[in-house]
Amino acid sequence: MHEGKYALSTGYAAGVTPEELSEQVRGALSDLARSQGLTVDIPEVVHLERPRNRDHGDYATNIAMALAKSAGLSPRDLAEALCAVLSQWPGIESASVAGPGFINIRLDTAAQGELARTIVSAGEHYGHGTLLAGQVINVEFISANPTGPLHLGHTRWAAIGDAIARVLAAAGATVAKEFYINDRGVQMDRFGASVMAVAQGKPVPEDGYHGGYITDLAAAISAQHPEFALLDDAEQVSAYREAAYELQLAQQQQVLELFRTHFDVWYSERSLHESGAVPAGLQRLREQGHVFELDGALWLRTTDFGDDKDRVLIKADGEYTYFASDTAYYVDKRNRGFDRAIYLLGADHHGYVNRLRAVAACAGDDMDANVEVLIGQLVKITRAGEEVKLSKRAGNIVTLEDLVDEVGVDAARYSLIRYPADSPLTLDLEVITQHTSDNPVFYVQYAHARVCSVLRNAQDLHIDWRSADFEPAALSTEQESALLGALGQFPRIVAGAAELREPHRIARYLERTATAYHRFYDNCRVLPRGDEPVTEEHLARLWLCAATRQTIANGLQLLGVHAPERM
RNA sequence: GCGCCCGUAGCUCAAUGGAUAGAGCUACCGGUUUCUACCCGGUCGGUUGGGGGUUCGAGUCCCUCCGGGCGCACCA
Repeated sequence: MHEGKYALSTGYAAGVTPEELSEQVRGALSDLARSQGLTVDIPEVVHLERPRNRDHGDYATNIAMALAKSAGLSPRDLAEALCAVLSQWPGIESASVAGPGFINIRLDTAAQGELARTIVSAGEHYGHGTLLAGQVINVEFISANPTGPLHLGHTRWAAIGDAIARVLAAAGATVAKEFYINDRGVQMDRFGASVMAVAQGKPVPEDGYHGGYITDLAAAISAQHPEFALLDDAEQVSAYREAAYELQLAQQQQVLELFRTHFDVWYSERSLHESGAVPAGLQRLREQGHVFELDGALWLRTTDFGDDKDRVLIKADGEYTYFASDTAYYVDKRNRGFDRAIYLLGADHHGYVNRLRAVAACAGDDMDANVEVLIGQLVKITRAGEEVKLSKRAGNIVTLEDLVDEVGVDAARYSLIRYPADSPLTLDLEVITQHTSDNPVFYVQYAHARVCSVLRNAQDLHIDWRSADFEPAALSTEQESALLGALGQFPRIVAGAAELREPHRIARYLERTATAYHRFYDNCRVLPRGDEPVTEEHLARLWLCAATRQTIANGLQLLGVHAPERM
């Protein structure tokens, strides 16, 4: 770890990050086990938390209660023994037992302050880790039909999916973001027929697409391809369908880039069939022995692995089902080298979870390790309490573009990421366009801009804090300690968000950190006033500001939200 | 009928089995001759839908009931 290196090679005060502290508790446990002959299962990571009540110290752990039974000691006795060892460590001011066996740890000021230097030198890598190192993960999301604009549900996944991918990468995984283009089947034909009908001045078929964007597509295609009108009807449907497909897909791609959600792979369902991946996938399933024939159709026995019913791969009429594409697509992802395929689906597709897991198992994989399905609940938009349902472009849905037009990319992304995906969400447009503290995205961005302003002013005063001495013990106030504590949590938060696939934890963390900074700012003067000399306290606070700026910037980066230097 | 998700303050929502369940908004009270007041402090607000259980400890895990959303194709 960086801090350790500093402590040894430069003679700076030993720094204590939560990760180091966790290691120290582990070390104390094995010391105890050895010296007292205890048989305890020492966990790989000792859970440390920041107590809500600061009277309980800087950090607390419940490890003694968790291990007491296996150690054959009472929780308090085990805790006492651990505290005796921990109190000897450099950087720890005190360790004490509380309540049923909590261990409360207080760091000494200098050890805590070292963190500012650690963060500044880690720079944009601060918070990144190796929890998922070596894993190759495919994250598939949105995967809409190219038959219209992306709607609100897609938009939620665009924001969350992208953030999940960024967070997984920060935790050390190799990640590809993938969009599966549903460009095959009757929806495409209905789409083509709808555009053609409008181009010909006829009414859109009952089962067709009715949004205003169909009119725009028809007009664009008619202008570009006047020769389509000369084709016979069957050829014309196909010509309109293909031209509209191309335009609509391009529109989705452009809007997503604008939304800062970049896909590494756009995978066409058609290409799956054209490449022979479907029969290849089928072959794989046959080899595993879960394919059977019944009533003239070919089935996959997904009920072997927890699905409600078996699924048809090839219909009695000889056509592949959509499900056949799904299975082939899964096999193809694995063949492309992904250890894990993560699917992000809307709540209306939760019935697919068991099916997809069963597909993995039928292909001979581990359905717990190789496939993962996350379900996102629906989003509702209100304006002053009234639900908004109408889109400017698409009729009775709200599109990604509509939302971005209303609130901007930063507020849209942040507001969608801020809540866990599995809870239904209602966003009020009036709230997320306000530039006040009831709108957390601006609250966090403002904290960043505020830090930047202080650092700019320091530069104007020719205070070169970077090359001056840094005295970590000068960060001694309650607010400085609280801010350092918050900054130290960041790597943990990133790792947890990655492990749980919950980027909202990053957003919530940033809000807490912003609050800690604002409190610090209100109580601790950073820069010298007037003719005051520059003290080590000023310099230390500048280091703390720089560390705060870096942490907030790194966090916002994981959410795909800008960190403005001025507001 | 079967299955999945949800139910936490008036509203929108947090809380990885831990200590007194937290934020923001709303209402009210206060703070800046000083680095960005888009900020900070305070007051009011709860039987975590109900009832059982598991254990040192449950908003969190299990069972059950109530309420809401969604899904149960040889459609895509």
